[in-house]
Amino acid sequence: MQHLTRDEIRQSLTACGLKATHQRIVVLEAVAELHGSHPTAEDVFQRLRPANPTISLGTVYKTLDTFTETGMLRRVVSEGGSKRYDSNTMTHSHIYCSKTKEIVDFEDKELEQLLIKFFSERQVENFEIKGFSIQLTGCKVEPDKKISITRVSK
Amino acid sequence: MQHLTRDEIRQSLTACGLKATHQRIVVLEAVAELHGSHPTAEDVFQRLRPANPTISLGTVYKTLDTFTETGMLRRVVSEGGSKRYDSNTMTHSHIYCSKTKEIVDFEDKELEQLLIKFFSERQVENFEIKGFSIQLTGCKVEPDKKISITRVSK
DNA sequence: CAGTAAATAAGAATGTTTCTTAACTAGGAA
DNA sequence: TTCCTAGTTAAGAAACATTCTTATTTACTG
Repeated sequence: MQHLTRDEIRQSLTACGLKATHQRIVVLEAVAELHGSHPTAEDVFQRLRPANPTISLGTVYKTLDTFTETGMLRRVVSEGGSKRYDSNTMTHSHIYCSKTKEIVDFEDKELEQLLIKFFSERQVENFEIKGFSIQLTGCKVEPDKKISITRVSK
Repeated sequence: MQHLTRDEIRQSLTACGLKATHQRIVVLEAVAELHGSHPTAEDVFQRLRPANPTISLGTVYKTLDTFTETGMLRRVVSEGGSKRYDSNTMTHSHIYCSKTKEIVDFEDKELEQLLIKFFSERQVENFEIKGFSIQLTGCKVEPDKKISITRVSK
């Protein structure tokens, strides 16, 4: 999630066996800059277009796909509409607002531990678990304010 | 999830303030018959077309939307592609196979309790929680066999 | 720096969903 | 029952989202 220089991006592309093209670099930069907003291909395209007026939308689609395959990005599940991407590939969960269509990240080590323990006591047959996440669905109360999660003192 | 007669469907439609039209009845029947497969609008359309050759795909889309709004159905989140629906509106979780694109239901009271307890100790500010679910992502091992979840004896 | 395999731009094609409008129908009132 | 009306539907156009095709360009190899 930290800022990467272009050379660092170049290196991680090569490490994944991908050619370090200008297009791939700027797509990855744009997704990183938009992190937290779970952008669509169109969002990413709009973001990098001013500085890269010749890039094509098809390339953005293809590049995001490629990055998802190599694990450099994740696809975020959503209730439909368009595909959305996340530069945070660590285990984390999402809060979905059905009113504003926002998807808010939320990370909780305690919850993660709880689930790891739970699934260690279960066996999913004929399935290789790659990851898990929780999704909370509901509605924002004040559409203009932020959503945040805090611990309640017992 | 149990079988409903047409009169029972008619009643639940009326209870939701909807006119009990033939189209709504057969759409609801079709989704119920396809339960477990998380059908798309197109799937539902194909299912009920033979017996209802004059129904239009647009009506199926609109009807599924209407049912989702009233809470008679749920929309299942997925990694993109088309919108998928679920006739099971109880709290339950999903296993996603990235290979076959299958979505398998899985229900676990113990997990549900665990999460209820967890969230009772957290406060999500500016957000009204309507529900939660877990998603397991990964890959089927044998594409032709079923996925099942069992408890491991400690 | 030349050769080659891979990647890109552009736009066509495909797939998915919503919108528009005129015709139809369920359910309430007479 | 029959009529009335608001809500619903069929059909297809339109909008939106994604993938595919092909000629051209580019990154990497030696």
